[in-house]
Amino acid sequence: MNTLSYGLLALLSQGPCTGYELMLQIQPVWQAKHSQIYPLLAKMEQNGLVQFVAVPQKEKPDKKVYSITESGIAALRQWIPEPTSEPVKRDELLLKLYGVWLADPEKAVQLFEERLQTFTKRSVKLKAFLETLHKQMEEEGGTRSLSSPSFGRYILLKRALDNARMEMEWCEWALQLLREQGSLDSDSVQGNLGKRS
Amino acid sequence: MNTLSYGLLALLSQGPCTGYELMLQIQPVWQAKHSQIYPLLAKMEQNGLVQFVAVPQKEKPDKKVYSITESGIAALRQWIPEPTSEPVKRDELLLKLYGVWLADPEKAVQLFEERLQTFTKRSVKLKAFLETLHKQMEEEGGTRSLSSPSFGRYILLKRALDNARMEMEWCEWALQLLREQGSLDSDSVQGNLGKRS
DNA sequence: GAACGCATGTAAGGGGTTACATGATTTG
DNA sequence: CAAATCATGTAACCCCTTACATGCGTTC
Repeated sequence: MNTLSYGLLALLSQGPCTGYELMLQIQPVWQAKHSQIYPLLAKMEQNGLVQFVAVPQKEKPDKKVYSITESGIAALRQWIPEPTSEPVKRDELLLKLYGVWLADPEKAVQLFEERLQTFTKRSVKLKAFLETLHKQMEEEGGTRSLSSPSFGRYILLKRALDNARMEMEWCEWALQLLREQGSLDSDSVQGNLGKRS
Repeated sequence: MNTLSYGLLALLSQGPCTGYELMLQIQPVWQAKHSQIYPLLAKMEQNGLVQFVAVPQKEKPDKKVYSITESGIAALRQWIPEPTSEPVKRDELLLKLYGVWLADPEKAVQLFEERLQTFTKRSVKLKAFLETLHKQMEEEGGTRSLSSPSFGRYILLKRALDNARMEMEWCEWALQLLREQGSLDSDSVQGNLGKRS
């Protein structure tokens, strides 16, 4: 039982899911491919943490709808208060920034613009999701309550949006810095190319 | 040559470093242990991308001070404009939030308070670092310029601080939500424990 | 008609963590 | 006096990515 397994249990605690759906839902928090999830689910099923019902589909392979078992819930409850490891982040763009000073300045601009675009798109999607969830929760009666399975989804979505906004602002800030430079010494560019101390 | 190797090259483009120093410096952007970095540096040395000078130390094993070679710089320049893969994030806390609704509500509070503390500490350190860098750059003459090796460090630090602040605000927001709940229905707690639909 | 989404699985290989090994100096 | 920091390295193992494999329906 590794972290990802517990994460799958946590998602399943909110309701039955197929492996494919789990793979999609876990992406924002923990990147994992289907090739990692399917074998894990099979193992967890053998250990009695989850169970599945095969749902036949017309002209397609069976869909396996997984749900958490009582012993799965027990395992999940025991995991939550255990010491939580710190988040892991690996960002190629940030690595490139250490070396960008000896590259073409317009390459630096491109780097930031690309990232700005990805996160602009992401924030649009997230906003839409958040609104949908809001309406859902209002229909479900009460306000955002801890005891509701939607609670986790809600604060996670909010966080994702906050993060996307931060990312965008940071890109815009950096681009402004770069453009100031570019206009100030437009021909010192050649001077820095190909030289190193 | 994988991403981490290029990252090490990027760091070395800013000046000579020991493997140990590289390991420390790369942490905020790309978590890697010394056991991964030392063998990589050895390979890169064999491929002529970096070179090292052994500096003897009293009563300690030799310190290897690495520096980037001309062919290392060429490789670095070629890497920067290549397509950049999206950041990877794995956060155990966020996984736990999906399952927290069936656990003790005070466990949820603990989860957020722990994270808030870690990022409060981190932000204090980052602020100090940023001020040091600011002074350094003022002494070095010009304003924050792209052509300075410090440029990458500067925008990276700024970003790390932004991120820490966002993380803190999010924790405080979530804690407020949780405390509202706790005071509103202090005995619905038992009602939700041990039950599932 | 090529590409994407749904839907499941396996295999190989590279990337990353944990543990083993050593040893002096400094800090709490 | 124990723990952390500096400093390097190896080995085993697990985690994760990439690629292979299949097949239908829908969208551009």
